[in-house]
Amino acid sequence: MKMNFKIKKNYDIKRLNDYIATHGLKSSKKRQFIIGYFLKQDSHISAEELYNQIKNKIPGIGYSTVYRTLKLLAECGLAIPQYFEKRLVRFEPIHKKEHHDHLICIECGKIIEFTCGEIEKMQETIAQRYKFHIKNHKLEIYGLCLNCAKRRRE
Amino acid sequence: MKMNFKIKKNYDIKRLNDYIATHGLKSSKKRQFIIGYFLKQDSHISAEELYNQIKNKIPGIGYSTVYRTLKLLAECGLAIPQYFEKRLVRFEPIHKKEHHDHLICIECGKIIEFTCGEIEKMQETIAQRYKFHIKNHKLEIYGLCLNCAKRRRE
DNA sequence: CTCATTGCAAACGATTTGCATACCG
DNA sequence: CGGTATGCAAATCGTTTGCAATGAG
Repeated sequence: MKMNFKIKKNYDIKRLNDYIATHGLKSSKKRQFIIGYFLKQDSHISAEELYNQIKNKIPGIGYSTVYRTLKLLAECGLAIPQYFEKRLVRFEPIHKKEHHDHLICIECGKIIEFTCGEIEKMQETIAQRYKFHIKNHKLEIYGLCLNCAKRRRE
Repeated sequence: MKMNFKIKKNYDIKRLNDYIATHGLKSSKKRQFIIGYFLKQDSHISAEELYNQIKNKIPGIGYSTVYRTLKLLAECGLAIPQYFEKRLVRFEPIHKKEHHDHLICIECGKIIEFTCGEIEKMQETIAQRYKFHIKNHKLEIYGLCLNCAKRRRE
């Protein structure tokens, strides 16, 4: 098993080690590899996808280890579980620099990414009103893109 | 079985009947009762909650009927399935006048509804920038509610 | 040596589905 | 009647868990 990866963010590794230390856990090569792989990810990933992507890199790895590792990451705050779809949990690494949202065309499926500082600010305002501590958000705008709107008018 | 309910919204009943007519379906008292009960609801409800609330009102009703009815409502657009929690689907009746978004606690699962005209306006601005025609949107803010944030600090 | 981690198979639990029966038009 | 709706039990399927074996400190 190759171990030539590295967890780049000191923040990440510190947080993980703190958690391991304060909870009487031990470290393991398999787990470290999974975590390193997961944190390199720049989008949501499901346990199954993660498992499939690493199973040939870690001989004999089992599903349960992947699940348990993701659970650990969620507990120490390095991954955020997202419930987009029915019965499937996706995990998002929290270290991503820039958040973006989506315009989704209900006709052709095209997805346009955008960012909007104003909206993020408004969200903070709302969160304060409810004494809510934001970790993450998801804004999806559904509708028709230019082409599809045009096509419908014809 | 008492049948003293009434589906209040013409819109709702028309939409449902249209769907039934155009899909070669039939009507049934049990289904109508469930739908009437569901549409009176003013918040998300899960299949299990719905089942528990009506099982003593409709003798011998089964889970599958509740599930199938909710599926039907989702198909004809009278209910929107929401995936807030792990592995549990909640259905929201769409007849509510005002659109609202959600603050969702990732610790205890509490859901706070809010509305924000500012954000809706900003969305329009963004849509215009991309020549996008909005039909609908979903904004979910994930994080910690007051209690859970407090508990974590302890 | 002691306890945490892991792989496997079995268990879970919300949802779906196959099938025989009840119901609607 | 012909076909849909229903209840029940069994099947699904992502996820969790019990247990014996392995690994870390």
